[in-house]
Amino acid sequence: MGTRRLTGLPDDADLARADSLGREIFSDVANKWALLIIEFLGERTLRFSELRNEVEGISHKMLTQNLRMLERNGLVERTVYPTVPPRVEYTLTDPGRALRVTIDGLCDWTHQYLGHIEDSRRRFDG
Amino acid sequence: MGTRRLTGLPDDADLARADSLGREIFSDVANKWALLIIEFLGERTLRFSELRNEVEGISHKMLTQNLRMLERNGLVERTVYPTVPPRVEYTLTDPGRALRVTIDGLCDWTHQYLGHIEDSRRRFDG
DNA sequence: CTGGATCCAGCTCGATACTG
DNA sequence: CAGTATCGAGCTGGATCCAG
Repeated sequence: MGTRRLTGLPDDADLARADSLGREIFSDVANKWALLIIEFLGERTLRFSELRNEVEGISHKMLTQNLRMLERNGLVERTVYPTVPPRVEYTLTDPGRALRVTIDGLCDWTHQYLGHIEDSRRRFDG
Repeated sequence: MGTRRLTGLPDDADLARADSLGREIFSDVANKWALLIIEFLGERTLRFSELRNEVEGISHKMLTQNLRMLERNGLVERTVYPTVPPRVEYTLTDPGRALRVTIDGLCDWTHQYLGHIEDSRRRFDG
């Protein structure tokens, strides 16, 4: 393994690693709260408490937990103002904003097919 | 409520309903397995057992469960061939294919920012 | 205000066994 | 082969309390 490194092309080990990492990232990101946080953050900068209000239904714990995860993955930037009481602001990074574009697509899709889906459900349930 | 129905514009009740339904759909769709199933289904038609093999790591139960949900929402069409042993094929509907486009975007994003994210994680963890 | 830690009820999910 | 049902371990997530 690693013998093809010289060619500049990824070898099998690299591909395997990228695959498992990709799967991991996919799992991180493909969850309701993470997507909603990124969507609501949008182009704005929001404080913890503001996000808490915007993302309806999210608990204190889920918000911190997801914000840490997003920060760790470099999708969200966290800036702390050492005042009292503390003020912490969250904003999307470039990768975060790029991801938001696809989430926008998901939201548009939901809106566009709302009727179809509602009909389909009625048919299926009845 | 409903008094604005005559104008053809949605009234508050409609908006509230659309909102909660949208949230519900979002919750259905924004989960790892559903997204992976749709992505793997792509333009192809696959049998249950084929999907089981393609979507690595998914359990029998999760696959059936998600397929039912996707069928109920009209994203996946299920056709049963009354042979023995039974043959069941799954294929994306138009809404499903439309959704797949945005999921493709998500996959592209993951691939594109893999390096950024890996770096960010190292920085965060260390 | 932000956020870490703990507790535990409830749900998720995998394993297994069973039907047509 | 495809699908349902059941059971139980384990994780999730909400509530609560405490700290900086």
